[in-house]
Amino acid sequence: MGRQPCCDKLGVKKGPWTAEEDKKLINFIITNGHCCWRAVPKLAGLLRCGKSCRLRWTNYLRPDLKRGLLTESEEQLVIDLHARIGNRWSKIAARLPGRTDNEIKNHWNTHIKKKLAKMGIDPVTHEPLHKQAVTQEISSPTDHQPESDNQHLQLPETDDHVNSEDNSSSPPENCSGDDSRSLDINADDPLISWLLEDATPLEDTSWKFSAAGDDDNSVGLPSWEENCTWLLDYQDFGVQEFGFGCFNMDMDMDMNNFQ
DNA sequence: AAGAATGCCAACCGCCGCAGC
DNA sequence: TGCTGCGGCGGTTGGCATTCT
Repeated sequence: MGRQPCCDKLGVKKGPWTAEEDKKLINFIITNGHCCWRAVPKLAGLLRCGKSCRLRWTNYLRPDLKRGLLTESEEQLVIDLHARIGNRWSKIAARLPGRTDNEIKNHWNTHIKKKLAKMGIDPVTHEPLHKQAVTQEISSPTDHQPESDNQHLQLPETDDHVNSEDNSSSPPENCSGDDSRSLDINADDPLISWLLEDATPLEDTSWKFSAAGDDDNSVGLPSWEENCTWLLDYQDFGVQEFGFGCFNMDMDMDMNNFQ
């Protein structure tokens, strides 16, 4: 008994979104919010599955998104959080207002990984690479993998909670969707406990534009005007067509509709 | 200048957890 | 209590852009 696909594959468009589709989706969400993603494409007149709509919205169209590369401080925060909790991109993203898990994941894979490797730090364990190599040689001298092969590396570690070398007996942690039970996480760490508890989703916090400036995060959320800039500059969109006035004037109301 | 190699990122896929029934 | 459907998550991929040879 297989799981029902998220959408019937027939007649569902895939691939890059066109400006026209973006327009429809934005228009629909502005006026109606997204009560149920599965229903969104149908109601918005899109030949996409709901999942695709949600992804497009959360990763690209949401007006509160920051654009551009991560700043130094954001990057540092990502590294720090990754060292503590591993590849939990959504949790990491929740600490970076205006950033998406996809964006952070991409940035990690394309920039930070290399950066850390260059610095001689293993991007998975956050330990010096030479130490890793020595450890690996001891455990399996005949099967020495290049350092880029992170498949068999251990868990990410907290700063003050170092894995013992004998954790080779536990399943190799590649941070691929394992839950917290299998992670070697120090729950006493306030940050970790915050991350493990039901942290407010990015979507929820990020809509509260007015509170953005008050956020105690080092990386503050840009103002609404800033956030809109990219959208307003989106050459294929007619601002008037979207009725962006409603974004500015009825922001609170609209945002509440999105809950 | 042209083709190859590499980088980058948007989007897809499949799985999981949870809520509702 | 088990089943089903939905949203969310993380890993992976496809294709365009950029750099290298």
